[in-house]
Amino acid sequence: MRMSQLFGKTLRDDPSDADTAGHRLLIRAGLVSQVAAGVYSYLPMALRSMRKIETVIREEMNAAGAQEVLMPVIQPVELWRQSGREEAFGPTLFHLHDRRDRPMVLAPTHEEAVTDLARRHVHSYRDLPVNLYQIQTKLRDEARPRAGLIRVREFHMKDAYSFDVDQAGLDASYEKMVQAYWNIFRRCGLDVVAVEADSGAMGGSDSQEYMLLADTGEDELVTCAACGYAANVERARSRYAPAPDAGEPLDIEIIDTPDMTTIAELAGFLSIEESQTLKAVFYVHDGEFIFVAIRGDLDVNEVKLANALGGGELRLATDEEVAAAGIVAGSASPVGIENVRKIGDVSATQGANYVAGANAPHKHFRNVNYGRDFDFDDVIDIARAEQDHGCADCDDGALTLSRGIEVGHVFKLGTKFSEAFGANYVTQDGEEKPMFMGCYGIGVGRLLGAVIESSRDDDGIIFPATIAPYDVHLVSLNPGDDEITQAADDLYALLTAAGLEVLYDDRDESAGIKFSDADLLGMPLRATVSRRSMRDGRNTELKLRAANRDSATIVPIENAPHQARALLP
RNA sequence: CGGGGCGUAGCGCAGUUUGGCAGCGCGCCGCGUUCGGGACGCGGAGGUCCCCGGUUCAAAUCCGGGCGCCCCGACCA
Repeated sequence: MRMSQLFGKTLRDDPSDADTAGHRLLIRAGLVSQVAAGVYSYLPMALRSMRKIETVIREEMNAAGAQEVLMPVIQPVELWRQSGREEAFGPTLFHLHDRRDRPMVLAPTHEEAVTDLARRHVHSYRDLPVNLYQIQTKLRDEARPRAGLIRVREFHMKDAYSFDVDQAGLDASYEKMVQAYWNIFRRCGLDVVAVEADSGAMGGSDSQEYMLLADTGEDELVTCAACGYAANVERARSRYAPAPDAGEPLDIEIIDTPDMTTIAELAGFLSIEESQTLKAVFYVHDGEFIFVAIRGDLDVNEVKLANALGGGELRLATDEEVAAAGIVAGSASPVGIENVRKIGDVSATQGANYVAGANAPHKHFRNVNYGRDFDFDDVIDIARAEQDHGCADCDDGALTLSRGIEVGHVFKLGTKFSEAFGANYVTQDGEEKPMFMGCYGIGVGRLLGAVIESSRDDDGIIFPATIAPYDVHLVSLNPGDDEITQAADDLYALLTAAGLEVLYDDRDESAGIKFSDADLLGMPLRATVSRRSMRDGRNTELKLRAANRDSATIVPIENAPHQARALLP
């Protein structure tokens, strides 16, 4: 491709409404163009990269035995009522009416459609297992699109769905997809971390997410270098240091704590560790007020809490609701609280002689002990894992907390959808049973966005070779010199003939602009033809994008295709 | 949905406080000089000042209403 013909210009200034580095690069490099919040047009360079990602995905899906289909974006709302997810998705689901006023939705994902498809076409155990996938547009009216391609309202996603006769079959299908996912990310040149994940609104049992580490990522995850344990913070388990040994339970006493309403203030005032205090947090779950107690140095993991409560709506209680429940915010404790559901984190049941609120303004108790002074309706693990907490899976590992972008997610759905849709098959014994399902997603556009967010330097994008729009960025300098231009044209033809994809900067621009654009666009290999490279013969300079500026190697133009292949990963 | 910010040429912005010719830089077009890290000279084109309404002799600027975009939070497959 001659750059003089390429649609899409690079920008010199950062766009004003892009905040993350990756988003700025997407716009400045002319990869995408925004149409509305979370809605983008993809320009030729971005599309080439996405097509390469899709090719890798197709090859791995096909190799794993999955078959490609295409299901509709526009669907009758009845499908979503049947699964109960019209409600679950709420305002995220795009609704519309057709000309006969029938309610339709724009599909945010395709479990409903694929389960409907399976129930129509799969009738016997002989038809199973089967795995169907597609690469299709998804629409989700996200409350807040953000960070360029990371969270958008219209996006391309590969989604695969496996159907099996039983749990063991599902386990095997899931394993195949996990292996395919590793292959996909490895081939795309991405260093992803697989983490245990919460399955959220999808339901089901096992679930894991594939994270690309990036400081601007939306998700937090913990990893253990010692044993390899990795989990989304939403469901991570951890060990934390026990509270300092307080010895045998002492007599409870009440103390004045003027204006001490936070744990930090309280611990500072009393010159004790935060882990020697108990903290109270208040939630409303499906309309019910809930009192939660946890050790003072720990925080409540709301996802864990919500799961322990069996789903439903969970939110922090308002000040009014706290007051209405007769609780003194800032001095609350489980001691003496009645008529409210009390949930305790495991931490609050260990240790002794805690400082806790006295349920009276400016007063706290000393020497509060679980079992003697207070009790809980439920004791569960709802502590948030933190940096430097101990690994729950091994004895000597410490957890590292990082941020990541979720580029893939796999779930074992079980029979949730097949039962809702009557997607049954007949066993060898003539018995009718629901199919066991799994679903497996990769966001194609998000993956591109995540790559650019995580693989870059101050000058621009550094594309992994396998998903770069082009292999080689050929830069021709000295446009007034016919000999140079001829040599660059020849090199362009040679590289192309050798099967390499070449972006040829044939524009009448200065060297500075051309090199800057080459760095900005981030093709893996740059070939320069100029008076300097031609000083001792018809040579070109090859330089990897990831290498520093002065590390070029000079090779004869005739050898360039061979050398380029050797240099490219 | 709560909080904050913004909307003026393709992009980045000034001008709005105190109403009075719509500006600057980059980019774009033409000519010339330059040519290895975002060159220079000369000439030029380009505007629904987000939209609607109001006040005024006069509105980018003041008032009312609306829309859009970004960030933080909530939410999130």
